[in-house]
Amino acid sequence: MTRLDRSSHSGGGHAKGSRPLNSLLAGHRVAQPPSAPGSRASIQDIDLIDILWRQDIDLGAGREVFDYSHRQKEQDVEKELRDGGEQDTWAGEGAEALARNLLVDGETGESFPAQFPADISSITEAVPGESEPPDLQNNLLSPLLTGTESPFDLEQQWQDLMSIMEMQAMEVNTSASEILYNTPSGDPLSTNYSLAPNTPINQNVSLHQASLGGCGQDFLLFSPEVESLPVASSSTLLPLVPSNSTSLNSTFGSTNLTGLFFPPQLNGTANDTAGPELPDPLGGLLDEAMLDEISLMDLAIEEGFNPVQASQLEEEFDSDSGLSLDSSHSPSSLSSSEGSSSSSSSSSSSSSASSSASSSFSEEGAVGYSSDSETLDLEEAEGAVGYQPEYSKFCRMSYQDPAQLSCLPYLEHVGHNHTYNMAPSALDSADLPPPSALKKGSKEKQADFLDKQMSRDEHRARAMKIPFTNDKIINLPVEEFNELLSKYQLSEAQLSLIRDIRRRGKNKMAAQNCRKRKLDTILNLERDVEDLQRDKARLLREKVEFLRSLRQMKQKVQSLYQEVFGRLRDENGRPYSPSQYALQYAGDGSVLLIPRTMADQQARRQERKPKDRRK
DNA sequence: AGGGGATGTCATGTA
DNA sequence: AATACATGACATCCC
Repeated sequence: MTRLDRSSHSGGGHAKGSRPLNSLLAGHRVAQPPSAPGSRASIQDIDLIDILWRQDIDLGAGREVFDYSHRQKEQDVEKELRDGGEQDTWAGEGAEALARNLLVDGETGESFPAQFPADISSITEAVPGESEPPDLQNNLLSPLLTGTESPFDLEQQWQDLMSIMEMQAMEVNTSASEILYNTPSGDPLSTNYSLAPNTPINQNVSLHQASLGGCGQDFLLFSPEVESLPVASSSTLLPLVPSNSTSLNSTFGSTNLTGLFFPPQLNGTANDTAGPELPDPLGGLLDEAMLDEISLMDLAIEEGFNPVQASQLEEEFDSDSGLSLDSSHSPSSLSSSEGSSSSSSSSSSSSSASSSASSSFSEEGAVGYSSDSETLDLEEAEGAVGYQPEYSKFCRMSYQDPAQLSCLPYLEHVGHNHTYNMAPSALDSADLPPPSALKKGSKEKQADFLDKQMSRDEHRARAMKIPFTNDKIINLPVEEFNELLSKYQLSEAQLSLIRDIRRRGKNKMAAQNCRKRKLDTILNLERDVEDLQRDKARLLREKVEFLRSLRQMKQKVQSLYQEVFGRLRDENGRPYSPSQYALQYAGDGSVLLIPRTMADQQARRQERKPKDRRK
């Protein structure tokens, strides 16, 4: 029986190493995106995001790629469809077939039931966890802007935000960050004087009354260092001592905003409209972080991100809801990445369909061998030769009536058998219809049809007058199989054929299972890729949103500074020159008006400290 | 006629 | 050792 034309066949030389692919990937799901263990992402993480971003651009990734909720929805639908498809496949089998399959599996030890629970409801019960309302995920898109995200997400995003802050080499230290992020969002001007109960500028400074003369007492309270500083005029220091002890410190932290509050160049009186000629009290903070790094358009330039996409992203965020994701459904906006993704998903779905079809079929086939054995009891009752192997094949396809097969063209291919290896001698005796068959009634036609559908081994078994069905031969447990053999007086040739039939039959099922697993592995890998792409898109969206939030907060601080400074008046009722004075936030919570020269010195000192700390 | 998918089969290795 | 299973490679069928 062994073919001799296989000398060149290297055979299955696969070692153990070739196996883990299945075991490793079986049931493997991609873990959730790195949850920034600890507190904050490292700079490397951010760099990684940047790299991924650029890769997306390089790959032609479009906006849809970053549309997390959209993709999530798609995935959910796809999952449901997939599950539904599997359910349908099994539902099509019918409860009886299911029961049979399960029973059979117990005999053969097939693992299918584990993957396809007989209780379909159990599948649907398992699904909801994945098909949660998209809102939940969409909340991710609007961190800091919505209050509906889960605490974990909020914390996560907070940490990411902080890490981004750190990455951007902010001139302000963490305490400054705290104030920035403790500032409630809203209209900057409206919040300038109603920031919070602990906002000292609001409560502690009588801005309109601020004058050198009026501050005489407070002046005495200055530290010697401040007092000893050179003064440009008779009155150089304007202590804006809070009337109550509420300290800026509690909000602004220590004096690290000193540099922040020293505009490099102040010309004229400050006004509320932050024109280009206005002083930039935020110094490098706004210059670098906001103007250079935060700008999405700059981001586009720096990171190769398509400016159009960047603006789209920004618009999306500006929509405030973060949920205006329907635009991403626009077919025209299909990016190549999404295209590849969708193509992969379409190929996935197609392969999924083929997989589900093939898998279900192979599975049915695999199980069918066993299920057939049950129906074969009836066949056996009709006579050992009277079994209907192909009928059993139809049974496992849930088409009890073979005639239905002809009505299903797509099953035509499925129905073909591979009897090409059949020995001519066996075929001769088995395939040649008896002369009486020339009278072709419907039954005979059907018999002919079934005859043609018989497999090689079935023909051979019939030719050798094997007194039981191939299904029994293949699927019976060893003990029962041996028991069955012992019941009959079989020739050596018959026994040999039976053993070959059993071996080939089991190997056939094994091959089917193997191919199914291979397909599943591919599908799992495709799903993993999609998951990772979704994670990447989500991280990028979060990054953009954090940067946007940061920009808004910095703008608030800038406006606040200008508002405060613009309202200060000297003893003559004239506004202070921004080029000569600057506001300084003291460590004790007070806000001082000091000469710029002194402010610059302190700012330089403040800059050194963090550097020293890093060392 | 030939490519490619589907399937069966064999050889070989593993459990 | 026997058995079942897994898998690469090949052959064949069929579209």
